[in-house]
Amino acid sequence: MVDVDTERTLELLWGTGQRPRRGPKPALSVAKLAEVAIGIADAEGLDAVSMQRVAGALGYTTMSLYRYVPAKEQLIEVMADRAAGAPPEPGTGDWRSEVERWVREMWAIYAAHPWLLHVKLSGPPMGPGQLAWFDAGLRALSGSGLPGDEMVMAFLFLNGAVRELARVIGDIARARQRAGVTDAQAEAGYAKVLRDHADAERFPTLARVVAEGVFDPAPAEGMIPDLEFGLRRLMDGLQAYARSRG
Amino acid sequence: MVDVDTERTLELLWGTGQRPRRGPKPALSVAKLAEVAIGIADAEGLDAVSMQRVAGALGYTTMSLYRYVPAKEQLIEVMADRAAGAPPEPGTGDWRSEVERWVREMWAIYAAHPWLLHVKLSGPPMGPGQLAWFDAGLRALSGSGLPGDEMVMAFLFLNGAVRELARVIGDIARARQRAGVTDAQAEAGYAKVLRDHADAERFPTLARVVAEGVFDPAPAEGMIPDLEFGLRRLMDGLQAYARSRG
DNA sequence: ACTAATTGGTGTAAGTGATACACAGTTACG
DNA sequence: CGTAACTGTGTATCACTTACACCAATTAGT
Repeated sequence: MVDVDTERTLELLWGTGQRPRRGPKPALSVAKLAEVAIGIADAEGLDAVSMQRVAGALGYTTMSLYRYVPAKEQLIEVMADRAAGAPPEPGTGDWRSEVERWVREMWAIYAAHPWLLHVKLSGPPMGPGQLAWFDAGLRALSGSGLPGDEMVMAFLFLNGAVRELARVIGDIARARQRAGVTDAQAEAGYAKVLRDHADAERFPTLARVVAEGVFDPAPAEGMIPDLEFGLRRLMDGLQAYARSRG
Repeated sequence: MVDVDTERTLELLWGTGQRPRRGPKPALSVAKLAEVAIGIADAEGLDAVSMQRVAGALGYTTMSLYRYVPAKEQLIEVMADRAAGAPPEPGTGDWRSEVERWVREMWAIYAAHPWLLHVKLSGPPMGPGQLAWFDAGLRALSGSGLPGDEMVMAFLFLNGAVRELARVIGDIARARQRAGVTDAQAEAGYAKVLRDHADAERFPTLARVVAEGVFDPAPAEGMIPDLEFGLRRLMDGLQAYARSRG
């Protein structure tokens, strides 16, 4: 059973729901609202997306938007689904490189639309965009030979790591930009904070790692190293597990 | 170098910063504000935490809070650090069970304070609470024999997966509660949505998995299965990698 | 002890945002 | 043609953060 609210949201996401028979032709559309709103969010973040802002950009009054969308929340759900775009087409590589490709492309989406990671979800993925990425991730993982349920579990775990790393790294980088601090300055500052506060009795392992210079400024290249390392180890583990299972 | 804003935030987090020499005795304290605000957030979510709400609960006017905290954002940073609480003491098990313990306890914290996962971070972890959990996670991982930098990378990856899974699962569960829907009803509803929209041409792998019944309602027990499976595979991979390195 | 400098708490007000509601104009169907 | 259904507008309400000016309390320095 699907409740009324979900029904309405599904209509907005999939563009189903019949056209009204009478009355003036609508000048706008949910797609148009979402498009403009995505532009604002890309440029200035999700907080800059207000109903007045979107309406103003379209040349209409704030309240006119409520003829297309029951509330701001639904507009944002539609934005999120559309901004996700199309996942990569199936490639020809082995499953590990397919998974890496999925991660890279997902990462690129989050770089283009950082606000995607700040949308509060009210349910599991249901829109065409979300489902397409879900499918593509499962497709890449399916080469590993895992059964369906474990494939889904592996997907959720990996997806979680990608999303949270993208969020953290993106948020911090943007906060630095706003503060007008270079990456090197910020990293040097953080290294100093850690040296000042991470004393060896209270935080022994952290202190050891700090002393090793792990947090000293270093140029990052390629995919984010933290993500790449974890991803490779996870795939190692998945591979060994699948093999041991026949 | 650490900028002024960060300096101020560090003072609030660590409780450094000298007492004012003149003027009336403060009736409140940052700790008191944070305590009350955490209570509100636990009960009603982060959005329910407004300066008026906190001030009202304390029996003071809204503006009085600004004598203790430069802005709401800083209050929330202090809340987040204090709500994290103390990480588990070092245990006696092997490193894998220590890591699992860290994950379980972290998970429990997020269950007790779901709003922690909605705090927008403006920088890397700097408060005593955050650093303690960081240290504890590294300590657990240190038994694997990985070098410091790879330990940190593994930590960030794992931490990301835990946080995002906790966020997604918690958010969805809470949305269901608000809507007055049981888990079984909601899962059945989602299974229906997937069967309706995940057609086999457009989303082949997803459709296959749906057909297998992976999304049909099933009782969950113990730690969240998705998290446990991914965690085990990741640790498998880390272990094999560490062994192959010496 | 006296005075001036500080600091704490209050009251008021400005600015922003979501959205309920009633209304005026528009279109299709009977 | 009349009526029901629909679109966009104007107005108003409510909640939120925070700037600013003020008075009372407290203490450093004399």
